[in-house]
Amino acid sequence: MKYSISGNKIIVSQPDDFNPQHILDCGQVFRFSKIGEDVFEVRVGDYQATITKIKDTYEILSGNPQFFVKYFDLDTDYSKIKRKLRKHGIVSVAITAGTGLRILNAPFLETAVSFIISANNNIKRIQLILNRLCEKAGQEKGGFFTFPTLEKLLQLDQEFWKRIGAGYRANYLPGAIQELAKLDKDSFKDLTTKEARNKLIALPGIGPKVADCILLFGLQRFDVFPVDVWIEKLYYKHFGKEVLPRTKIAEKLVEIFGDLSGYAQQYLFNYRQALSNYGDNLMDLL
DNA sequence: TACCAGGCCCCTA
DNA sequence: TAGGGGCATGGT
Repeated sequence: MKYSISGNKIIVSQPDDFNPQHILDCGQVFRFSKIGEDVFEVRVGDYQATITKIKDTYEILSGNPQFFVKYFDLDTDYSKIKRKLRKHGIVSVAITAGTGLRILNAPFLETAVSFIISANNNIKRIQLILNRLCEKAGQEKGGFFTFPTLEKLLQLDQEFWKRIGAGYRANYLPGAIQELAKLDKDSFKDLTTKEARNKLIALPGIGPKVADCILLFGLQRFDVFPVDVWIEKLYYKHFGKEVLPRTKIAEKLVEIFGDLSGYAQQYLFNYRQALSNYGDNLMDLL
C-alpha cells in the first residue's frame, strides 16, 4: 500500500487498494457518514477522520495520522490477498466489485459492544443506537462524540441501554461490559482462535457469529468466517446443499479459505450490500 | 402493515 | 447435543 504522511494528513496513492465506500459500507464499522461526493467521516474511539478523494488519491485528515494508518491497516499489501482469493469464482466477482475494501484494525472494546448490539438487528439501527450511545455517554470533541470510556461504560445500567433503543440486548450489555473490562487484545494473544472464540462466547450476548466478528475486526484473526443470514443463503447457493447449522457452515468455509477466510467473507458481504443497494432484482447475481 | 435484520438465550426432548 | 420459540425496535 503506497501512502505518505504530511502533517495531520495521510495521502493514499493507490486507490485500487483503498476505497472508503467499500471499507465503510460493509458492516464492519457503524460510526461514519458520507458528507459529500467522495467525502466521508469516520469516528472510532477518541478520533475522527475525514476522507476526501482528490484526483487519483485519497486524503485522510485527522488529529492522529499514526492511529489511522493502523486503523486502516495501510501497511498490509492487499494485492497478494486478492490474488490468492481470486481462484474462488464467486469471491473473484466480489473482489472485482469491491476492490479497495480493507478490513479495519478496530479497537477491541468498541468492536465488542458494537457487535453485541448488532445481533438480529439491521445496520441502520445499529448506527442509530451507537450514535445515541456516544451522544449520551461519550465526550464532545470538536464537533463529534467520542466512544465512551470503559469507566463510563461500566456505569451504564439496563435502563440506559433500553432508553437508547438497544431492545432486549439491554439485558446482556451491562454484564458483558463487566467481563470485557477484564480483557484486552493482549489477553487473547497466546490463545488459538478456537480458544479465543470460546472465551468470547462465555460472555452474555455473544454467540458464535458475534464472536467471529469480534475476532475478525477487533482481534485481527483472519481464520474466521462470520455467518449471518446472507452468508448462509450464499453458502447454499455456491458451496453446499446439505442443510447445516451456521456454526458448521462457518467451519466448512474456513476449511476452504483458511487464513484468508475473514477477507473472503468481507468481500462477499460487501458485494451483497452493494447489490441490495441497487435493488433486490440484482440479488440473484449472488 | 407485515416482515426483516451482521443472533442469542433458554427450555425441551 | 440439537432443535425451535421468543425476543425490542426501527427500516422497508
